Formats: sequence, C-alpha cells, structure tokens
Amino acid sequence: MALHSPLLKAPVTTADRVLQEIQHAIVEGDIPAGSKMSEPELAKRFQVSRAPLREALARLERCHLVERLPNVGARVVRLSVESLRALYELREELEGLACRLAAEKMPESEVQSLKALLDKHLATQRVSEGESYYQEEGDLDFHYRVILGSDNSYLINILCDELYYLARMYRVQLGMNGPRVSRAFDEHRAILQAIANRDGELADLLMRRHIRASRDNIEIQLREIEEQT
Amino acid sequence: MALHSPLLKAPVTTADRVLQEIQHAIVEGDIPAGSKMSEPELAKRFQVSRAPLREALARLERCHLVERLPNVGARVVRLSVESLRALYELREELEGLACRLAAEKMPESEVQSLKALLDKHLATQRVSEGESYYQEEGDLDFHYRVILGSDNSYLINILCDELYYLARMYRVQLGMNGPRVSRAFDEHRAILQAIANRDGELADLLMRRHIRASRDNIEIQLREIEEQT
DNA sequence: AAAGCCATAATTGTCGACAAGTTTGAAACG
DNA sequence: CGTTTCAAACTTGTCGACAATTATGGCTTT
Repeated sequence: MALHSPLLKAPVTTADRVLQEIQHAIVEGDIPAGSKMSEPELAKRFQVSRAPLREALARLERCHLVERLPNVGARVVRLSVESLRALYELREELEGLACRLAAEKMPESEVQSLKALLDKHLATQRVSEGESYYQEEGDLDFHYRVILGSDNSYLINILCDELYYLARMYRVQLGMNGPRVSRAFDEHRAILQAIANRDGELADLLMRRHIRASRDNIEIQLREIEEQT
Repeated sequence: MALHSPLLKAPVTTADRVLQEIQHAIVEGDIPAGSKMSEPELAKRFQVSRAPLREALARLERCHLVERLPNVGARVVRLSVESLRALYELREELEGLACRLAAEKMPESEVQSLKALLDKHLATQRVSEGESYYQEEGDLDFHYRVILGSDNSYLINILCDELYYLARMYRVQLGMNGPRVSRAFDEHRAILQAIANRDGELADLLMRRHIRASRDNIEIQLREIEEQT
C-alpha cells in the first residue's frame, strides 16, 4: 500500500524495514498513542534482534512519533491540542517559506507537471467523491512537491522527514471530514497559480491559510475527544 | 570547557558522552570536514564499543554534522556556500518566528533576566575586547533564550538541537571577525527591546537582519577559502 | 491502613563475535 | 597502457549474552 509514494524510500537494511513497519503502525494507530514500547516485545513481534530495533526507535524519536528517556525506554507520543498547535504553527511558517522559495526557483517544467497532477486529482476526485485515501495521498503529493521546489535541503529534511509523519498521524487518526476535502483542491489550485505567476508573497499567504484551515479542522475533532475523557 | 552552557545536558549514558566528545571535535575541526569516520577507529579512540558509537553517529547525522550511507558509513559534512545559504535561509525564518512568538509569550520576568544578561555581556566585552569566545557564548546564550521564549517545542528542538551545531561549526571554523562582534551586541539590544515592547513584527525583522548580517560575514570568509582550491 | 523500604524481576545499555556488504588492489585481458 | 575481473581485506549491519539501571511487589513500620 502506498508504495508508489515518493516519500517511501526502498528499505535497504533491516532497520529500515522495521522502521517503516512501526512508523506505519503508529501513524495508523495500531500501536496506540501513549503506549509503552517494550524492546523485547517489539523485537519478537517484528522478528528482529534489538540492534536494528533500537536504530528504528532512534529514528522514530527523530520524527517525533516516540519519546525516549535514558534507562527508561520509549513511549508513543500522545496527541494533544497543545502539540497540534505547535506543530501547525511551525508548518505554517515552513511551508509558507517553501512556497516563497518555490515561486522563485521551481523550473517551469515542474510547474506544468504539478498542474497536470492537480488535473489528475480533480478527475480522480470525481470518480470517488469523499474517498479520503486518494485525497490524502494527493494532498501529500502536492505539498511534497512544492517543498522539493524550495531547493533547500534542510527545509526539505525537516518537512518531509521530521514533521511529516506526525502531521500525518493527526490527519489519519482525527480525519479530514466532508466539505474540507473539496475545498482543499481549490486551495491547491490557487497556490500553484501563484507559484506559476512567480508571486511568492501570495503563494506564501495562501499556503498559510490552507494549513491553518486544515489545523482548525483537526482541532475540532481533537477537542471533542479530549472532552470525553 | 563550556560546561556551564545551557545547551550541554549532563551525559547520562556512554553514548551521550561520546556524542558530546565527537560533536565537539567536529565543530572545532579536530576531525576535519569531509573526512571518513571509521567505526572501529573511533571506537578505539574513545574507548567504547561500537554500539554506543553508532548511537552517537545516528545523532550526529540528526544534527547534520555527518552524512551516512547504508553499508558504506559516515563522513563529516563539508562546508559550502550552498549549504551555508540553505542553513541561514532557514534560520532567518525560524528565529524570526521565534522572536515573534517570544514577543507574545515570554513572561516579563524572563525579559528582565535577558536584559541583565546583555548588561553582563557588555561588561564582559569591555574586559576582554575582541575575545571571541565570550562573545560567541554570549551570542549563543541570547539566541538560545529567545528561542526558548517561543514556547514551541518543535521549533526549539529544530533550532537548539538540529541546526545549532552546524551553525556553530561554520562560526568556529570560519570565524567572526572584528567589527561584526561589537555590532552584534547592539543588534541584540534592539531585538530584546522590541520583544519587551511586545512588538513581534519588529523583533522578527531585526532578528532576520541580524542573522543575515552574520551570514554575509561568514560567506565572505568561505568564498575566500573556496577560491583557494 | 498508608507510607517507606528492600529484594526481586524486568528493562535498557553495552559488549564482543559473526554475517553481509563494500572497497582495494593485483592479476588477466584487450 | 588502460580496462576489467576477481579475490582478499576491511567495514558496516546484526545477533545473542552480560552489565547496569529502573520498575515491581511484598514486607515492615508507624
């Protein structure tokens, strides 16, 4: 599933493989938020020794999916309004910057290619309206490619490796509901148009709004759940 | 040396200790930029087994001081104009954001405490003019505390853990020369004043300029060296 | 009965050895 | 003489076992 995604590099080492498996399990909620991650237990579950497992845990900490304490161990992070705020506050700023840079640097051919991608999304959306999976992948592809257009390796690393999976965890577990889905498409179009016009300032502004809207959507769901407890 | 720095957490595990030692060695240039890092060699040099050493290498990769390839190994990064541009482009944006947030959220007591810190720096500078060590530590302390004032854990993590040491490596190896040193003090004062006035927009702008100036300074040194080759 | 303490069990951190992969360099070939 | 091939040497990745630290649970004490 989703093996075509540009974000999934082919695993070369055992640690790579188990990282991807655990990452997926956490994002999807198969390993529940807040739970303790026992090294012996996970090693048995994924049929590996503790060495590559610990390597995987270290990388999971790097992308903020687990928290580790020396001599104590690792826990899956808990989703919270406070963490969501901090995460999206940062994404707003960084993806806004990515847009500004992409407007300056993205080659014309890539802009055209992105336009074609959005047209494909639109067609796909018509076929399966409300189908969140395609939408989500499409949304991610769009963001992903804009970020790559920034041509800043540190920015790309932060957004695509370190913040990506946590943001995805919020979206997968708290979902994106009805009307928001189709609106996101229009916002993508507007952002890309600004980039095509080489209007970095506008692309920045539109992307910030786009991310803010996405955050508001998730925060509503999250508050409902937090109040239940 | 520099054990009082707020950035240096007390090492609890062997991996922590060797990480700090290697980190220091790379930043200071004792392990030269671009050189291969042999695991057996480093293990012998620091008197540890390869397990904690590999843990340290993983964290060095995280803060962009080394690059690793599967089944090949780790190399110390090379300093380049292109990498400097990307790094400072990002720092400008992120520390600008930190200033804006700090202007909103930093408690009054912390603002006062920072004022006292700058006064102390000024006194210290008079005592040892041109002494780059104190200046540098002081500069870092200032930036560090403004970042903490942002109250955004992901932002703090990126700036203080992941980008900090590479930025420091550029500064240590390419230096901060004469007139820039004293100017930095004045810029700090202006930034802090804006934060004290709760003028986030201005603090953002001033911090961006401050970082841009610092970058220009380093880039000049770097270009000279690159042309020599 | 609640709080503190100690021994025990379980977990994490580290080690040395083996397996799998890559680099090196010399011999064979064009 | 330059290029290719291949094997030996070395490096990285993985494993199982041991050491050090933390969590558990029953016992004592007040």
